[in-house]
Amino acid sequence: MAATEERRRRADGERSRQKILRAAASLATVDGLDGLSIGTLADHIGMSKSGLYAHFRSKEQLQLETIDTALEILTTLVLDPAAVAATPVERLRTLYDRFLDYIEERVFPGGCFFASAESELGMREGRVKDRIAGLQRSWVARIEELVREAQAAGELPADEDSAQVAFELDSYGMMGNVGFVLHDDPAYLAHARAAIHRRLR
Amino acid sequence: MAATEERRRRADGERSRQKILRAAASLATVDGLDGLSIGTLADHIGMSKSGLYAHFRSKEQLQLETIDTALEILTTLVLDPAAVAATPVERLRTLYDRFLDYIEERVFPGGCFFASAESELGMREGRVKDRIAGLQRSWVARIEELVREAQAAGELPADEDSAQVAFELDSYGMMGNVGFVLHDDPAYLAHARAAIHRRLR
DNA sequence: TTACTATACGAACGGTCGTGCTATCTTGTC
DNA sequence: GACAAGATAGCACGACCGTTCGTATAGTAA
Repeated sequence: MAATEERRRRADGERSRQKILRAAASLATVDGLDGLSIGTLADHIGMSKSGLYAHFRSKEQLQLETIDTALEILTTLVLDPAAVAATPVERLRTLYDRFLDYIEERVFPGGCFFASAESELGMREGRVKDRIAGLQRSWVARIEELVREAQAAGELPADEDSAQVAFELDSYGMMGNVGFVLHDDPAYLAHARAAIHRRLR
Repeated sequence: MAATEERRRRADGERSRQKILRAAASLATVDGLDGLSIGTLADHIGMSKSGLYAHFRSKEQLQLETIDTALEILTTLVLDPAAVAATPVERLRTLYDRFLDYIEERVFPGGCFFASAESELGMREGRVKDRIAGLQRSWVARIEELVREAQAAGELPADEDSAQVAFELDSYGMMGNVGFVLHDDPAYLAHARAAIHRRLR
């Protein structure tokens, strides 16, 4: 659909846009995607509320683009590095190693952006929730796919349900994230690493 | 400290109080403990904003008492039934079985009250966050204790780190909850049940 | 029944929310 | 260097936020 014309953008505008969306992704992991206010966000990056708002048609649009930005960050730091590993099970190991690193390095102050969003938006309705739910689905689908590849390659036992294995791996990541953020205690990430590596042995 | 006098309460006031706190606990699993507004809460139970507010000295106080109410519910539905099981490992099994039931039965519309609160308050500060973090700690401590008891009774392998086992059990519960709420799909709870029962075999 | 007070209400406070409109800069193109 | 368009700021709006106040009502103890 080329119905709505793309309007051209200036370089300084694009820079501001990126600054806004990076800050929004960070603040959303602390105050929530909904709890984050445009005024707070504007103050945080030294812009006026209206100047910031002009980049988006609505708060919902800002939220959707914030999700896209967070996904780009996750892709660069976690998904891409995992994709180049040699074997399926090594891709899985690298994926979760990078994932836990990205949490521990406080790429987002409140831990994994998507873990936060999933918990916050669980019972909401609308495009923002649908987008988060969709991304979670495709994350799980990707894990399951890697598990099946590892089984086909003989790296993991073939008699296990790939969906079950994916669920358990994801559980460790989720709990590691929540515990680490809540208690500021890396022990939770260590537990997660141990559980994941044992499951992929 | 008996400095502040307990003021006496009327029966109808206590009834309202309970109604308010039950509704608050439910709504908090949808909108968050912070996102929940007093006006919305008042509308929801057919009270005036000021009439409701008079029961508490501040929103923070309302939040703290809401947490206590949610804990009572969790205790009745999950902790108490587990306490009467015969052996340590049966207490663990019952604990998580009841926990997953309490999620599936939508006791709170947004899943486990405490899972929601932990995710929401991870990076906040103040008494509300401290209370949630403390309760999470004592939950984990209780699980670890049961694991050690089960090990001492020979029901679980004695060479495993009890903290690690507790982490993994809790991971399944947490992920089961988030997935079930986000996708309205009981398959996540089934995965959690399977993982927990296998871990406790 | 009377006296006391917990309970509940409506109205209003200052503040912040998301969202528009308008004017003034700033940038890129010819 | 002129000009169109994008970027940003200022201002204002209606709605809602947590909170306070004064007041009317209703449960309870004497």
